[in-house]
Amino acid sequence: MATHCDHAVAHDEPHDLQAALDRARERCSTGGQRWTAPRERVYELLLKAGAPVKAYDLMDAYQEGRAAKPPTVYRALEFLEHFGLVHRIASLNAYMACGSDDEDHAAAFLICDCCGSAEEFEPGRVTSASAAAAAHGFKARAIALEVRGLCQQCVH
Amino acid sequence: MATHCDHAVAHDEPHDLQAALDRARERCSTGGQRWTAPRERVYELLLKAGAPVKAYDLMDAYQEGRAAKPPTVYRALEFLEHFGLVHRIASLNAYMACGSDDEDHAAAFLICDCCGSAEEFEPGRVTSASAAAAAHGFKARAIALEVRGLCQQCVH
DNA sequence: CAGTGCAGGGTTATAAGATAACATAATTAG
DNA sequence: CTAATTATGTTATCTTATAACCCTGCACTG
Repeated sequence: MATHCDHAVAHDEPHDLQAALDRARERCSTGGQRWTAPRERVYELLLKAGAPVKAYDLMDAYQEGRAAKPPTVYRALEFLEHFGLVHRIASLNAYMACGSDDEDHAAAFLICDCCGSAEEFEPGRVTSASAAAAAHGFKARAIALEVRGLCQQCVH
Repeated sequence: MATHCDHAVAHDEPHDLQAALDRARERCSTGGQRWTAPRERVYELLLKAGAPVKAYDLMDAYQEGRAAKPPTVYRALEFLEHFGLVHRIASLNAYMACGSDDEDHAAAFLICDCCGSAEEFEPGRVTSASAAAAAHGFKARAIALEVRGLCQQCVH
């Protein structure tokens, strides 16, 4: 995805990409699911980006020469999201690799409207929303908290 | 928008539609903006629905006979959202009239995946997210909290 | 009460995001 | 080895949203 400004964009690429992929593969096979090429490729692209990426940008980046087609990428994304490896950021129509080891956690993001970066933050804060929901007789299954604003680099 | 189940859907239509429209008009002119026909019509439709409505459903409902075209509705929605009269619910790609009198508040919703209803809940809970953001050196401008799950009617 | 400037709206076209439906290939179970 | 299952490839299409342009009518100026 194009950046929106000239500020230095924090590049959150994991220092050990391979290790992250290995963890994902293991988590997947532990869950009795197959770790296939498109799933790995999409996850790898998201890890490398270290920032929210749009589905169509994943298609372009998927393979040199020929781009992947929508269902390939969307199916992989759906799978990865199911496994908690990827979050969809609804307010951006974008997807981001998840650092957490917890398979089933709330998604909470600080999203910079200037540089396009996003930081996943401590989801514990969000559990109070769960409590609020319960108070309304509502059974929560997924919680998404998206804070839009300016990151530390971009406020200056 | 089509309902997803046979449960009784809480119909949150305000008992005094006209009063709500009057309040909106006043708020708008106080802000030095024009309260025009498409803005009123879109807001009215959302108030009547009392639930999240998709943009293209608003176009269909806009006027008998001929449907409104996308820019008409999207422009009205953008305006209304700016004034805090309407919230966009990103995870649904839908829009909902806002009850609050506070022009600039966080959006927090309990969204039922079964009947399609949504309830806006006390945004105070969300301010802790603001604090979390600040702790990261992040300047928050808008906060959206979307809890997906089952409402009281639909858990049964 | 003109004249004029500009915000708002109508219209057409198209971009961006996501899914449906069906055919084919790969994996696993029996 | 074969059948059943799961995943991928492919084409087409649907949904959601915006761009660009022109015209109208209100609202301020003098």
